[in-house]
Amino acid sequence: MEADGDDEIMEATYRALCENGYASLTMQDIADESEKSKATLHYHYDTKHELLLVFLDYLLDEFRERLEDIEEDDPAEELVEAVTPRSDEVSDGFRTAMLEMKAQSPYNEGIRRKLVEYESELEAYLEGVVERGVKNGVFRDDVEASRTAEILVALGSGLRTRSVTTGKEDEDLRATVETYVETCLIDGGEG
Amino acid sequence: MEADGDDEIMEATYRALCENGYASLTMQDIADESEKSKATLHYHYDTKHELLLVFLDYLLDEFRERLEDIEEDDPAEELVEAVTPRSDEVSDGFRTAMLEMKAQSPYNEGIRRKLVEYESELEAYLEGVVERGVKNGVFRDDVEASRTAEILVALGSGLRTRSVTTGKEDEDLRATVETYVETCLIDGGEG
DNA sequence: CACGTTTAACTGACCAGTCAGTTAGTTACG
DNA sequence: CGTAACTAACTGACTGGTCAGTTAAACGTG
Repeated sequence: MEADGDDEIMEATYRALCENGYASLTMQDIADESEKSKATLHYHYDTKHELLLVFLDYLLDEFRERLEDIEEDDPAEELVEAVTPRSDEVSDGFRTAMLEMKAQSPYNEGIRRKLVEYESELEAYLEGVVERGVKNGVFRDDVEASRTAEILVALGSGLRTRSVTTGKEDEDLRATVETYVETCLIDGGEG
Repeated sequence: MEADGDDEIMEATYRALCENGYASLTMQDIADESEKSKATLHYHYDTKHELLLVFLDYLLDEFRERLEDIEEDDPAEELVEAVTPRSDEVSDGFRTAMLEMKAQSPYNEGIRRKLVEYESELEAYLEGVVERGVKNGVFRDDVEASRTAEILVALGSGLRTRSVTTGKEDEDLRATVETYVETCLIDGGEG
């Protein structure tokens, strides 16, 4: 929200979330990761809740940048890339923390709104890629873009959730998404 | 585990989870939903953690019964039924609580194991149904059962997660799963 | 049957630890 | 000086777990 001074707190929050997860995240954890004391965090942000909302905005910005950085080349690859970010970009711990926040949505309207925003942007982006793929003739022309985007978002979310409990590798997730794209979207691609 | 006396605690735990969610679930919440005191809960179960593990076993049993009760008729319907339970069977609050527990898996080995058990049973069941569908000629014969089962589990999980944050209706979830089944699995079904 | 004895189930009161948030005061600096 | 940034120390609320003690039913025995 404000200048780069606060970025230090945001980055500390990120690290603390990766290490401790959301549920057991304390203001002290964040303070320990930063150069500031717990009281100072409260000086900048009235409540823990407020700090986390600002943090989510900070994330949303990074997320948008990531989407913009995906090169528009092969629509199929583009979908896979957007749906399953590589773990060298997003750590396992952070993925878990995001899942924890999703689970907290029903109890926390502020968090819920940010996450919905995040997902609908992703869905809109995917929908655009699918439409382009259909026009290009890469995808079948009976593929419905909006429904497909919805499936992809859900599939990605489900696979990531799954990897949290099962500890599956990134590559497995990608392979599954690729299977879906190849067998269900790509024109004449099922043998 | 034991006789019906303990079932009262299990049911109270279920209700408390529905109302409070997992993260903010206290022993007092469970006690309030039951006819017993907090101390009595500790009399029966040494720790909160132990109580919850027993509770997950109790759930796993119910889950198995639900799978067994699905009638073997149309494989397509069977898949949809298994992947997206109706909300008159499983409350929204409970769905949220389950998601919270999934998110806690990395911090809680006991919970993780039970949830993995749950998902692999579902996946095995779906794989069987898909195989049957392929044999019957209802599904395309190039459909790979294991990969498809994996996609269905992830899709279902992702959609349910999504419904937690977006508050989408059950029917929407089912419709999306149906779309997937019809356009990607059913023989000659994509127009 | 009447009686002590044992035991499972249960409870109110309490404790130790944790955590968000507050306060009163210090430091840096324009 | 005055203001912004910062902090150590503290507080109040809450929570998992403990414990001494109660209740009531079952049991043995003379």
